[in-house]
Amino acid sequence: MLQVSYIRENREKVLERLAFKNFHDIGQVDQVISLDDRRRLTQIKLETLTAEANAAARQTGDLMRQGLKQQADDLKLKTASNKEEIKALAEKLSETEKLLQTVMFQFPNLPHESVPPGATPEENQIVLAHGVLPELYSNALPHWELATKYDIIDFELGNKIAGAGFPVYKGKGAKLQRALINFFLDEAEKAGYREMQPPIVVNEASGFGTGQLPDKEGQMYHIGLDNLYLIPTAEVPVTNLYRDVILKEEELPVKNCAYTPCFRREAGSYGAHVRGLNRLHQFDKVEIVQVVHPENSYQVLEQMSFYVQSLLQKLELPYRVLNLCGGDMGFTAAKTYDMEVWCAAQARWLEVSSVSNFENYQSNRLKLRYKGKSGKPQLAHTLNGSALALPRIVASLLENNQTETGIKIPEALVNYTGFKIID
RNA sequence: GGAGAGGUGUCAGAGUGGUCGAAUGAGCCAGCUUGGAAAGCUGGUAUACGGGCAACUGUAUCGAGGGUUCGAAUCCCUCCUUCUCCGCCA
Repeated sequence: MLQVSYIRENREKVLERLAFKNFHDIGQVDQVISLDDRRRLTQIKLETLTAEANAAARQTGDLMRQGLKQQADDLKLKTASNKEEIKALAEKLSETEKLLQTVMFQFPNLPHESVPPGATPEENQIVLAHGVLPELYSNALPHWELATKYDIIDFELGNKIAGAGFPVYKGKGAKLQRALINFFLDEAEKAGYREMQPPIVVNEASGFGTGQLPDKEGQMYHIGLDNLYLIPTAEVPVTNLYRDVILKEEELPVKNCAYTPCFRREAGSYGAHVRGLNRLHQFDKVEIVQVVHPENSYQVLEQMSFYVQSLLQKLELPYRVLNLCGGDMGFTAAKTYDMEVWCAAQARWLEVSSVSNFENYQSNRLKLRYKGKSGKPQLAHTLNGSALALPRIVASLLENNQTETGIKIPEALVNYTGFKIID
């Protein structure tokens, strides 16, 4: 969430940056300012009255103690009349605050200066490409056919017991999953991330904390009976560990990683582009999350990008890095790099990681702050990234590494899988 | 799931209707003391939102939300949560 005070003080700049994210509602920006004015006025009135009432109550106590019951009763009568006005003002204040918050929730984060302009994925800036696109033999298959051919992933079986988008991994397919998870966690640990195992359901407050609620409610599976949400990404529980927390400045940066399954409803997306592993309702992912000093956050974003790239290099997958344009970025991000791997049989790039700096957008919602030796608590910056999401990695491994005799496992993974080839 | 007892500041812990943002102790920070350290002494030590150039000051916060009252950490209701016992169980 943006800060009201920032909007007040930088109205023009906010409008200009919002436009970059295809947000053009000037009226809404001005509404924030007028609501905040109203909020302040109401607060001043309310607090003046409350201060009077408090003073009177204290005086009543004094009179009682002195045994002046009559005078105390008189004062009580007087004070009682203020109560209704105080109550009305308190209600008005809380209504105004709620309304202000509702409006504030509708603002996306402001994009960083280095974010390219544009509205569609085609306008994303290709920062770099790495690796050689493999040439496949003539009868090369897309991964969903390879999965069936080698009996390692069963979409039909998942269909039967849960539904579309919930595949069953079998045999070497299951072992490959486990190998990737362990590989990613080990690498993250080597890079200084502390492994966490959070719950994979979260409460409402956590959904608000990272911005999935109130807007993107339909993307999460909701357990109505207990009012819990299945997490769409480990970002939600791991970032919310720091909700309402004031860290010591020297505790920064906080670097956490977590493996979790992720659940996404993905309502309405069907068709050829979501075949096989391309888009699932349940998938596995290792997430990296950092809480950093605002001065460092863009440097850390680059580090995280390099880290994710190093994983792709170890897996010998051709990839490219995109600097997302304003219009294609997520609602809460200030800057995002997407990593895409080449899937040779489908002949297309698939997103496997998204690394973002949220600046203080999330921490403002979370009330995640840090405090130095002197001075007031300041909002920290948060970042996160997938490192990595499994299904599309598996898809590209299967497609790119297929040979007439089987699918080759990259060297870095062999220690984890225990086999060199799927045949 | 049943019965009971709790949830107070960084921590321990007092406080059962008024002067309580909250005793006391510990911790932490600064100063004094010391050759240096320990001990000792002195002072400081929450957050948010307002007002004020500032010094400073108002309001709110004792798990969360409501209620009673002139006045609530203290009384009442709901929820969350912790512990103990019983039941069930990976």
